[in-house]
Amino acid sequence: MLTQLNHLQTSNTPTPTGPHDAVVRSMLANTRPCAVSFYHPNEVIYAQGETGGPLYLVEFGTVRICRLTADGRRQINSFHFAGEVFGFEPGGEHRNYAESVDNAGVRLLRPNADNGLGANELAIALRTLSRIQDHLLLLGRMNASEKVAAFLVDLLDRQDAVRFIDLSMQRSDIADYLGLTFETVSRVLKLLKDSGVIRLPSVSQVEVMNQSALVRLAG
Amino acid sequence: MLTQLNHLQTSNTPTPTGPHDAVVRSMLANTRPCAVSFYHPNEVIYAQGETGGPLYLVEFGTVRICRLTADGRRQINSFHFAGEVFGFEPGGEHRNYAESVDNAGVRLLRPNADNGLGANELAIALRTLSRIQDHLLLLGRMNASEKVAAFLVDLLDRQDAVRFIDLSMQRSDIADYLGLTFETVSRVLKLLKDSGVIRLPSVSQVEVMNQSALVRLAG
DNA sequence: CGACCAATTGAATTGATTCAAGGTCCGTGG
DNA sequence: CCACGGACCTTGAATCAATTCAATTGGTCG
Repeated sequence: MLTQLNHLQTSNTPTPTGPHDAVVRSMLANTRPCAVSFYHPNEVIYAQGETGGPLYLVEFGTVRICRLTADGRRQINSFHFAGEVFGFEPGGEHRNYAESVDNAGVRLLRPNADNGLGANELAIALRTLSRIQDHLLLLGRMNASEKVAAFLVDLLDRQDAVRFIDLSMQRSDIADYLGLTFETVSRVLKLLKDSGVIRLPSVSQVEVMNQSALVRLAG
Repeated sequence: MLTQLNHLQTSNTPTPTGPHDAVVRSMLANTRPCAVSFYHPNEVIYAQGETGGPLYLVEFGTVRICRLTADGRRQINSFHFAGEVFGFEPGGEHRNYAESVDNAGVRLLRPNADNGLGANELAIALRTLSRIQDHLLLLGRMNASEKVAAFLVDLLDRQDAVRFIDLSMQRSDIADYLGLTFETVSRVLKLLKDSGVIRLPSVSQVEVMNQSALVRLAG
């Protein structure tokens, strides 16, 4: 485990354009300005068991939300990219833990004293819920090829891309997100490559050659 | 598909004792009284694609929340029993559909005009979220025996039982909830029976003979 | 009793995993 | 600049857990 060595920036200005998402923007209007924490890859943002509460906004980079079984198997519940909010935990205690995947910047969202985050919090919680319900279908009822295809399609959407996907996480992260082994993820990517659906210019970049085929595979 | 033939009861009195859960009780205080709808087994409560919005309270019986793949595979996201709230859907449209599992009574929760359901809605949404995140770990990282054991332990807790579990749903429902086939569910139950952890007095009743062993198996 | 649906059980198959061996990439230091 | 080390990724072969297909049993209701 790396030592946690975050530089705290005192700048409170939001990102130049701000998050693209209307609900997130509206939510930010109800927060007190807060500094951005910088994380190197694989640092803990909050731990399992910690008393939680606040929400976080990803400024840049990638964050993963994980849970462990007693014997150490890991399930990644979700990845979060720039402009996305994470940190929803019921009750006082974190049942998941959050880590940076790559170099990531995270802003704490402190509600205004007067009115809290209001209805926006519910809206974003429901969106998170819906996203996770999609993932139940994937984990419970899809085979390896469908899982990987669905993952790539999801990344295409969220990165506002049509052709190049940036894989900021490594194969074992993808595996733990999709309920597979990293070998299987690697094999399916090769399968997609060999069938001409994608190319792999580098280990962390996917070029989508046939988007409709990919979408079809994703179920 | 059965014809939908619900008797609408005009009684507005809450259940004799009311839900055990403090948050749910507090939420009910903010709702206008509403009738209870009765459903026979396997009736649709709301459909995929319907415009949604309201929340529902299970008065008695069991409700399942499902989602389908394009080619008809089904994933059951959750079961809901008496005293539990369901119906959380982001945006305007239901992405899941809800059905009665057995004879079930469901009360619509209409918020008061003045203040809505308030913070309770967020609290219950977060609880739903947490429950579903548990399920991600189960679907993604547990084997068949662990899944079934975890399912039984969950039912024990929720039915406030220590010994007898009532299986109101059939094997194929359990399978679609756990990401297995109904044959595998049946085989694991036999395994648990043969190893003395449970007994099966009838097809819809489980007697837990060794709770700690069951909990251990559940991971 | 007979029909029907659900559940059980068995046997064969298969998709994914496990175990093992190389290969690639990248940063560091000689 | 290139060699080395280590982390990650790929690929192959053997294994295994769960599924599929098939037959039978059990339970319920007219």
